[in-house]
Amino acid sequence: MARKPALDPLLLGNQICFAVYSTAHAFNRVYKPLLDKLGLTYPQYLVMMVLWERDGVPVKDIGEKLFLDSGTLTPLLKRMEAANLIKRTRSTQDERQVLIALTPQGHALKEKARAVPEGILASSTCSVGELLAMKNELVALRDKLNAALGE
Amino acid sequence: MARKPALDPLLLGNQICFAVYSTAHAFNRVYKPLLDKLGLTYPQYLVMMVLWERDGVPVKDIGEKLFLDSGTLTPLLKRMEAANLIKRTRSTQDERQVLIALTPQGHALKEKARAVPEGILASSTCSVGELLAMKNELVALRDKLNAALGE
DNA sequence: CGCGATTTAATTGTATGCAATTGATTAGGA
DNA sequence: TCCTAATCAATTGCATACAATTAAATCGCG
Repeated sequence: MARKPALDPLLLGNQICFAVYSTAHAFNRVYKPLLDKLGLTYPQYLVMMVLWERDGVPVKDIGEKLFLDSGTLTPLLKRMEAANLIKRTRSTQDERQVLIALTPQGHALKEKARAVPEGILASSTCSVGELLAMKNELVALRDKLNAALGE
Repeated sequence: MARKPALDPLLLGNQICFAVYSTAHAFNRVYKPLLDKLGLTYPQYLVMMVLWERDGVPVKDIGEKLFLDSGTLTPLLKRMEAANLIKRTRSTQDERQVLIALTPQGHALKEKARAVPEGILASSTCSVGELLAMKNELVALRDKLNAALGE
């Protein structure tokens, strides 16, 4: 007897990974008009959040927080430098490192960015509590997946 | 008095979108070694799942199921055709459409792919029930986000 | 029937992402 | 100290993604 179709693990609709993948894209589309007003892409917005929290950090630290490597970050940061949002300076303590610091414009952008999370919350039609619960579940799953990679 | 830091909506760790984004990347890394054995990338694997479920569909249908447009799909499908997994044929009924059909190799790949979901499940260290619950929550969120875009 | 609006893929340009390699710098052990 | 290993950013090559435009085909209204 055949497996129940609803449980077929090769059906698109049954895969959590596709649910995550397609939700990420949906978020991207919702963020787009909000971030366009700030002149940022979503990954650039992530970098700005790291820097608003702690300024003057090496590329590696940003990469660890965002799970991105230098192959992605180097060109992205160069574009942000060209947009006058950040400044890239090779560290004098350790010349292997490049430190990323906000410009005054980059720092000032935080005020305009405060409207972004509100817009996202409104589009989600969810309560803060629901979103927080899902966020915690996702982070737990992500950490388990990343742990499985290190074995 | 300042807002409690733990509730600051501009902190990376408080954002569900970053949780989704970073979980999607974690999934990608876990899928990579499994899909390498099949000679597929993750988006190509998604296309194969659509075709294993229903063969001979136009590009537009694939795009609607995967939330991808022709700008992404056209070159991706050309690479899959070059790899002898699919065949692209302009429809005789409606010459605007290009129909995507599996080759025998593409059809046969489904058997090798059955091992993939098991590997993912193992890496997640979660029960099927937990994953199913999260999947349903994510799909509901995704659909709400997409609905908000159409307004 | 005729013709403008719509639909469908393809194309162009920009921005991620990641694997693999490179080059410069620093760390650490014999 | 010297020399090898490790670290860090940059680079190269390939594969998504998406906005905007284009071109061909079809639809649908008058």
